Amino acid sequence: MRIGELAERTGTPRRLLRYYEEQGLILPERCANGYRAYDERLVDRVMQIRGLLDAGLPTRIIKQILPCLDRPRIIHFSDATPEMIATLEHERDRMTERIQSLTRNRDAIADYLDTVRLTQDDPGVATRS
Amino acid sequence: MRIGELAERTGTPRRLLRYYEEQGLILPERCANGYRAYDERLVDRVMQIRGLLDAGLPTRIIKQILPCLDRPRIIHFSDATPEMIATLEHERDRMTERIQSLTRNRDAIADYLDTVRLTQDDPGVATRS
DNA sequence: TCAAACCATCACATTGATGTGAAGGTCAAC
DNA sequence: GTTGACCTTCACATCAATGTGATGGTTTGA
Repeated sequence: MRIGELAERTGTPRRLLRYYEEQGLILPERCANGYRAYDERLVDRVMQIRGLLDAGLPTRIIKQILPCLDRPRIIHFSDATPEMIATLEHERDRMTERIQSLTRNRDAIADYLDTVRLTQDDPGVATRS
Repeated sequence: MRIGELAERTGTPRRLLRYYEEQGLILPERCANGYRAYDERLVDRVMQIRGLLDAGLPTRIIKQILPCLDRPRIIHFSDATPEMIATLEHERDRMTERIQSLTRNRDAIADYLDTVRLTQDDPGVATRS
């Protein structure tokens, strides 16, 4: 598929698909006329990239961890240098911290919303203001 | 406390503390000489701000949700406009999505690491490469 | 064959979160 | 009373992720 279709199917501007390529996150083929040709599987991959970007990971890190997230799981020994392992462990821990922070704060927001909804439904509930 | 101490206690560059103030996230007092005077409670608040920033929320949103995260819980009815509620609900859902994406990918990384460690400890384990 | 809808590269702009440094005021200690 | 460690504001720089538009080639269909 060409860039337009991939853009549409992933909800990603063409500009960004080219940017991800420039950052080494995807490696589309080229047609004879120079058009980029994307494999079907890149739909999922682009979505994954977007998810990771949205989660706050920089492209530099995403590029490193993407090969490890492939399914079916294939261990790429060539990539498993000690530095790589260390990077992954660090990133995993950072992600865990992010998850905890996000969860804490989301729950606080949810609690707030629940309380507001409760007090709006039942004005008798006592709150301090 | 002054900006230097807060910077040290929160691990935050002074530059950013001023930036957060500029963005309306914190409102320090001013001493007679113009120095910023930070309340003790701002230590926690700054940490929370950093956590939210690290979680990918922009200061614009953080500014809106911060009042809702105060403990002890005080419902600020003045802020609870319908638009505000909508914003919070939207942000809560976005945070949930982020958490799911982060969790999925972190688990994938963790699995990868576990597998690598396993195969390194026991070279007999079969993998495709 | 011409127009519309793709595609390409290139390049400059913007935005949000930061870094960095200049130029100068305040204050504590020696 | 001078030095050094604070503080102030201001401004320009950087970086990653994007937006936007110019300029031009390719394909498709009326």
